[in-house]
Amino acid sequence: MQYNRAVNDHGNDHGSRQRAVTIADVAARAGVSRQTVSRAINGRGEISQETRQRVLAAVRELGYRPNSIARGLKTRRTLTIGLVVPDIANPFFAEVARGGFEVAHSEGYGVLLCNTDEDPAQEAVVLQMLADHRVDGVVLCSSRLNESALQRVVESHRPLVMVNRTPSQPLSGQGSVGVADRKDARRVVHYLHELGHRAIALVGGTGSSQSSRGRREGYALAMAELGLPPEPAWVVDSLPNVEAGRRAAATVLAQYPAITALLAFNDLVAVGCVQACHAAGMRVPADVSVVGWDDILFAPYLSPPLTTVRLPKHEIGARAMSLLLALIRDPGLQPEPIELDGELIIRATTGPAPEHNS
Amino acid sequence: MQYNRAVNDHGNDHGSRQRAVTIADVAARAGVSRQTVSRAINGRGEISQETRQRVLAAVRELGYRPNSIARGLKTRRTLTIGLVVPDIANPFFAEVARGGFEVAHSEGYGVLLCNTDEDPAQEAVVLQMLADHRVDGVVLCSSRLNESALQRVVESHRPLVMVNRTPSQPLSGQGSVGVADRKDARRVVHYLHELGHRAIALVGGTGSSQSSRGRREGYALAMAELGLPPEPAWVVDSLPNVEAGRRAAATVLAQYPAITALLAFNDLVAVGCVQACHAAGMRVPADVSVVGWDDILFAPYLSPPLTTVRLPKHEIGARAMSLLLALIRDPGLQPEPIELDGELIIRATTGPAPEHNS
DNA sequence: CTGAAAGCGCTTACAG
DNA sequence: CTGAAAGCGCTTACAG
Repeated sequence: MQYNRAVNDHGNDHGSRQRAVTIADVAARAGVSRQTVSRAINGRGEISQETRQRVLAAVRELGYRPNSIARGLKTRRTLTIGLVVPDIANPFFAEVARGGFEVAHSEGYGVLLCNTDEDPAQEAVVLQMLADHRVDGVVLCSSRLNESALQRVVESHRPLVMVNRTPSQPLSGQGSVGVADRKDARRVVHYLHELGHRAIALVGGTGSSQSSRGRREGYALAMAELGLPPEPAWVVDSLPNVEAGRRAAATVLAQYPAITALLAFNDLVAVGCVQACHAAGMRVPADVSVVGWDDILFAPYLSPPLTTVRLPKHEIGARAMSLLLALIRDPGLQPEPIELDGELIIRATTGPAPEHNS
Repeated sequence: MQYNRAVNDHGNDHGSRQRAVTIADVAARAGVSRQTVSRAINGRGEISQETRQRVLAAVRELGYRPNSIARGLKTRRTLTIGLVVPDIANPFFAEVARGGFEVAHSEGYGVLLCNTDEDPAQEAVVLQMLADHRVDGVVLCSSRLNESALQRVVESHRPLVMVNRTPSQPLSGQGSVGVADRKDARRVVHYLHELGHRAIALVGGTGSSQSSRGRREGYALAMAELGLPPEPAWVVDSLPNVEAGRRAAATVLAQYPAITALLAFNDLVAVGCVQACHAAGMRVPADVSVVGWDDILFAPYLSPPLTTVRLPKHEIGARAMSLLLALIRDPGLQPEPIELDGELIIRATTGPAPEHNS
């Protein structure tokens, strides 16, 4: 009876916080040592059927739940994952997060979600916070960090899986899942060209995001293939949200009235583009066609329903999390980068180019 | 030199995971004991200016970050909060979560986000997971748990703040923030009545959600005030998403062609209602008016732009989290329930009732 | 198959 | 003002 500690009662104690029952309470109840309880719970080590049953009964009777903090101190695993996104209010990332949650939760992991607001400084802050919390791994979405800052993160946060950003040099314990930005952008420009569009602008995204760069490359590639003269001013920066997209589109439309098609960085920016067109008295798609990216939940219900590149959002999150969990199990893994394809969904913001090509 | 432990090098060690530097490393470097380091870091206890400086310098040189797991084991605080929502892909909850993140992060807390998919069983699972992770408190949004299950949660998860659900009996260490569902619903019905609508249906929400019940009460109250005969079949259940809203609206519209206005549980359901109208060959708002709830980011850009009750989403999340943090600091608090008002935003899905009232 | 010992990395009284 | 001791609640070798 050396572990004979007072076991707190489990009635309702309104008022004071009740002390949690510990492994020592269970040991006392079952008349065994604490490590025997540990064995029974974790299924590790030899233990007789009979004592296991006795211990498990005590666990049930006391409503014992192992303290994962204490466990983590010893095992160096916290069963928590860090997930960092630029903006959870962007439905794209909400879907990615859902995909990630599902696989993490199904494996018993909790996920610490962090928002960076597209701000590299904030991104560094949350990454540090995740390190302080000793997460078992992190999924980093659309990092805005520059190469050298990212390199430091990568080295100190293994395992780590990046979404929408491929590491410059492959390292063990590290993976990535991305989408075929170049290829998809090229495809969209060709589609617009077939509709008769020649003056096609690319609006939104910032140079600091890899997807943005990839889409610009695909756009430039396609324009070159089609013999369309490169017009640097048609490629315009903006944060990936509605309001920034609206402003960017308004500016480029005012400066270059010849433009008949807007390829937006994502659906939020596309919504801004449509707003800008309407504000300028242009009809969509009669005067200007708009294509978005992501195919968020609301894309079909917008006015007009949005033509967009559908990305497998849920799958992106799920694959990234699965990969991370695999990396946690086997830190030596050097997984191949995963690249997923987009799919052009044609709805009502695109149509034939108007006659008045300049 | 009793704390003279090997300090690991801080160059890049590609390959193996580097051991984190501990308080003992810092102590050795500064030539003091570990508890002196602890004092210097935490600003607790007396310590001379000079040794504090020396310790802090060692901390900087070694890049030491306290292990919050170990710290938490002793202090019983993990600096993490649990935030549970039915569906993070619903922009309403995404905004609430953002508000919560901002205040939590600004106070140095991490937040474990959990999705329940509107499923009470899943809700219980994630709540247990949060308890296992020993979170310092939880913000529980729109709980679908029944009274007795919720009561157990409330007792074992203090401090806790509920959003969109008021506890049946006030307990210390527990708070709530909600919205004026009854009042707002009543207001909307009167608005619709002024437009000439008499046959007004209420679609969506499930009986298990308190906001749903509150909105139904306000609706029933207003109908009674206006002398409109109660028509139980006009109140129809659905999960709070687009597809379920569409189905529910299609059914009620088919059965009761006299209906000229649909009051939707939220904007997602409202989108479904508009879809159902269009599918049935009815124009919005010429034939049927639709009102949503929440005023999500996309409401103005939908087709047509959605009339809706704007809820202070960001504020809801921020207030809930602030309240929780206050409760963590002072567990004896018995805060008053917070109730926030909605605001009717009239856009283009509502208009005068058509002539053909039956 | 089971228990005594040590330790994960901190902090909290308690001495001095 | 500073250090030796104990302990938070677990698990991991190590004996027996």
